[in-house]
This record gives sequence, structure tokens and C-alpha cells, in this order.
Amino acid sequence: MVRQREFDKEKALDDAMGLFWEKGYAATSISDLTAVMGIQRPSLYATFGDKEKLFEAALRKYTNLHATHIRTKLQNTSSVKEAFRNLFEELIEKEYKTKVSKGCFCINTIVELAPHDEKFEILTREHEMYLSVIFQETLLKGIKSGELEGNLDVKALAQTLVVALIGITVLLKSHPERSFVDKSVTLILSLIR
Amino acid sequence: MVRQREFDKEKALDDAMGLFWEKGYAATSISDLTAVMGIQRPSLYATFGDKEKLFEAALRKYTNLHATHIRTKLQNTSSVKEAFRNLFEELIEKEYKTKVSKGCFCINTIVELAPHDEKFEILTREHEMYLSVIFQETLLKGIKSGELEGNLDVKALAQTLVVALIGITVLLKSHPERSFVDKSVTLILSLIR
DNA sequence: AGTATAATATACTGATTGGTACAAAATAAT
DNA sequence: ATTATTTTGTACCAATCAGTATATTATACT
Repeated sequence: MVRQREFDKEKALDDAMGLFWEKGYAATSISDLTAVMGIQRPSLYATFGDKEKLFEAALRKYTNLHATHIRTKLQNTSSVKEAFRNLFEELIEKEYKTKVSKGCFCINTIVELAPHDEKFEILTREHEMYLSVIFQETLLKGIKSGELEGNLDVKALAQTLVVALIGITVLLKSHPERSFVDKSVTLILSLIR
Repeated sequence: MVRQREFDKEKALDDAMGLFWEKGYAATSISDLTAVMGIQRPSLYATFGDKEKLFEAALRKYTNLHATHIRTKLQNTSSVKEAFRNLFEELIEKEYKTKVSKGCFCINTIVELAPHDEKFEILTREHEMYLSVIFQETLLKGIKSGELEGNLDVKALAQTLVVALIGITVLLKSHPERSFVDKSVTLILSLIR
């Protein structure tokens, strides 16, 4: 009955996600977006609403992918301590490889938009809270398996790991000496006992 | 010999600092700046160069004020542990009071500009490194006075405290439950022994 | 008082911003 | 094949962007 879309919506959203992730909301123009998405301006508006709606869709896609990534990363290792170490080390490794460090899309949004838009304050907060829940579950698993001490304050530790993850991610964007980051990661991981 | 400036340069820079701090670089327009600085557009350009130069001047002013604030905060207390606790608690308290949370101007800049402009990558990194030096000195003082254990890894701990400070500051912008932040601060401070 | 100098206010520049109107093109059901 | 519907490409909109030209005003030295 109607003409069908010529581009892949999910792939276009993925490209938009990459650009917003790298440049932030304000510094990304619609022209930048259409160029990287390979679609025409009216197609963007027809498919995704407006700039803010597109940004929100991109961020939601990111948080889903990110949460899944973290979850599987923490599940695939037998040792809980080792799993967390791998998580941090992957973060560091990735950041020192790439030319322009994008950091974490969610953290970038906390800094840029959360204070000025309640929608994003809630969205980003809930993602960080969810991460702390994943961390809690992982730590509990470690206690049950006997790897971790039973009297561990799981909630406090999980939340601290989230705080540390944020701190490391942000600090990496300023390209500090590698030893700086490594040392603090080691010390933070020592809290998992 | 010449007509003299009608506005206070330092006060105007202070106002610009406040606005850049709150809104970031890209989202702040020259018109926003002149409005809040109470000066005319050509005066801004004549006095501060251009938007980026003004931003840099504002950021430099911030890092100087911030470093001084932290330094005095850590010196004015007899107990080192208590001093760090005060530092974090002041941060939290301030964030839950104000309507729109500005966070830390330097951290905001790490996230927004450091990956895209080497000038700001260096400037912000050096500030964070300087903070870790202040922390180291404070911890050393604590060891000398006998308050802290002598076998403490001062460097690693100082750097971890910087990471935690960043993490807490960013997370606060998403307004998490107060207990979340408090718990992780308590756990992090427990590293100072 | 006259002059040199710089700060001010107004008004403007071309470029870019987010967002659309509109006509052509393509599709699926009749 | 015709029709209804939606995407696409081009071209546009007013508003705003960073930055400036210009003329006026105020000052300090001669």
C-alpha cells in the first residue's frame, strides 16, 4: 500500500548513537547526524521525531547494550574477583587504544543533560542503579560459592564499584598515566575480599 | 590617556565561569554570556579574545579556586580521616541543597572537551594530578602524626580518592538516593586506616 | 582646550542551527 | 492500471550562532 523505507532503522539509530556518544548532545547537529546515518533530513524527522527524541532513543539503546555487556562479562568468569578485574581492565585497555575516547554515553549524559532535564536525570540514574544491582548479584554469587567472605557488605561494595567505575571512566578521558589508573583499580578491587 | 573599562574584569570572568560551569561550552552562547556578565559583546571580545579563550580563562580560574579550597579544607582539620570525610560530605550536602547541580567545572570539561581538544585534556589532567598530590601530602601528614598506619600505600590511596571524588561528583548529578552515596563514601573512607 | 586612545553601544555580517513544505518517486492493495 | 499512502530529495524557513565594523563617548596626557 505504501512505499517502504530504504534504510535500516536500527542501523541508522546505531550510527546516531555513535555520534551522540562521541560528541554529546549540543555539539552534534542534525546535519552531522544525517551525514553519518546516511539518510535525508526529513527521513530522520519522520522516523525518530526530533533531535531530542532521537537522542533519547540512542541513549536507551546504549544503556540496554551496555547493561547486557556488563552482565555477560560478569557471568562468563568463574572467579568474581577476576570478573571485576577484567571489567576494569577492558575499560582501560579500550580507552588507551582508541584515538578519541568516547567514554560512557550514559556518564556523558549525566554530566551534560541530567542537571537540566529531568527525563535524562531519571534515565541515567536508573541505569547506574541497575548496574549496582548487577554488581550486587555478582557479589552474592561469589559469597555463595565461597569465594568471598560472608560478612561482606554487598550493597555498599556494589555501589562503591559503580562509583569507581564512573570515576575511572571519566578520568581516562584526560589520558592520565596508566600507572595512576592501574594503582587505583588494584586498591579498589582489594575491597572485594 | 584612555577611557577606562567600566566593568570589573575579574567579576565578569567570575560570572562567565559560573555560566560555563552550569551549562558547559557548547550550550552556552555569547549572548548568554554577555547577559550574565552585564557587558556588551565587543567588550567581551576585546577583553577576553573569543569564546574559547574566555572558557579557558574561566576554567583556569576555577581550577585555581578549587585547588585552594581543597587544600585549605584538608589543612584546617586535625584528623586526616575526618578531613577527608568533611570533604566528601560537603560535596554531597552542597549537591542536595542547590536546585540545578553544576558538579565540578573541571570534571564537566573532561567529559565535554578533553577528548576533542588537547589543550583541555592537558589542563584538566594536570588539575586532577595536582589534587592527588594534595591528597598524598595530607595522607603523609597523617602518617607522620601517627594517625595513619605507616605501611599505607599513600600514592595508590591518594589516586583512588581522586577517582572516588570524581565518581561521586558525577553520580550526584543524577540525584541518586542519599544512602547510596553515603554508603560508598563510608566504604571508600575505610581505606584510610 | 586639543588630541590620542580605548571602551562603549548599535547594528550588522555570513554561516549554521533545528525544523518543514512540497513535489517527485516508489510501493501495495484494489 | 489506478489509487492511496508514505518515503525521498530539494529547497526552504525563521532564529540563532560566533564574531565585527562603525560611530560615539569617555578619559588622560599634552
